[in-house]
Amino acid sequence: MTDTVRKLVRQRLKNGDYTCRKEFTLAMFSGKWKVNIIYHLGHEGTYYFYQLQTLLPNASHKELAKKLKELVADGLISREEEDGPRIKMAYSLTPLGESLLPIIDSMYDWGEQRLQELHMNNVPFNLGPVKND
Amino acid sequence: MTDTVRKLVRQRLKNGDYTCRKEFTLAMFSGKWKVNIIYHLGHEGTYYFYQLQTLLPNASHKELAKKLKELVADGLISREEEDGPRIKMAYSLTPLGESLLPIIDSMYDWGEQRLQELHMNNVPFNLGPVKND
DNA sequence: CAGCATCCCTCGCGATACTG
DNA sequence: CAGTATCGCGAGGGATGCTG
Repeated sequence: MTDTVRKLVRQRLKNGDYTCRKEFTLAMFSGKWKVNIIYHLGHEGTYYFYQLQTLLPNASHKELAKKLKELVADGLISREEEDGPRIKMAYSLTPLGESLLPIIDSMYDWGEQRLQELHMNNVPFNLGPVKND
Repeated sequence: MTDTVRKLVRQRLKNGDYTCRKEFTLAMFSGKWKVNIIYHLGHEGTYYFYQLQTLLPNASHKELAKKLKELVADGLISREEEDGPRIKMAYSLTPLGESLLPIIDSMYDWGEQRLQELHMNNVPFNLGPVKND
C-alpha cells in the first residue's frame, strides 16, 4: 500500500468512524514519493513542478502530478500559478504540512541510525531477524 | 503502497543504495495493520496471536500472520512459542520496535488533533483543500 | 492455535499520449 | 510547462482450506 490507506481512511471518516488517528496520519505521506516531496518542500522551500521532476527523476510525470494533487487536497501543500512565457506551478508546504515535518524528520533520523547499524554489522541488505536486539 | 515501499527499499539496499532513510522507516510500519500491531504491543505489552485477531477483527487470519512475520523479519517484534494443550504464539516488541514507538505516538497525536479540527469545522469527511491554513 | 498454499479480484502506478 | 485520459501489469490482500 501504498495508498490504499488513504482510501480506507477516507471511507471510515465518511462513515463517521474517527478511530483511526495513526492511519490517518500515515495516509498523509503514504503513497509513493510523498515523503520525499514533503521533505524537500519543507527543508528547501518552494519548488516548481519541473524542478520536482528533476529532483525525483524516477517519478513519472503522471504520478508526480497525482500525488501533488492529493497533497493539496489533504491541505499539506499549496499550489500557485506563476505567469511568464510558460506558466509555472509553484508548490510549497502549508502550515499544516509543516506541522508534519517533525514526524518526517524523526523518520529520517530513525532510518539513518538503523541503516548504519545494519551496515556496521555487515548486514548489507538483510533487514532480517538478525541479532540486533 | 501499502507494502510496495518495503520491497522497493529492500531492493535499493541490495544494490548498495542507502539513500532512503525515510522510506526505510516508512517501510517498517507501512502495510495494513502494522501500525496498529506495533501500537498495541508497545502500549499494552505481549499479545497472543488469537488475541491480536480479536483486537483487529477486520484483519484476515492470513494477513495478520503475514504481517507479523514481516515485523519479526524486520526485527521489530519477537515471537515466542508457549506450550500447553494448544500451542500459543506470544508476540511482543523488541527494543528496536520500542524505539519506533515515539514516531507512532506522534502520528497518533497529529492524527487526533487534525481530526478534531476537521470535525469542529463541520468538515466531517472532507480531508480536502478546505480553508484550514 | 497458528502457519502456509491457492484462487482471484482490486488498485497502485508506470508508459504513453493528447490538451491548453 | 503542467494536467489528465487510457491501457496494462504486477502486487497487496481477502476468502477458503489443509497441516501439525
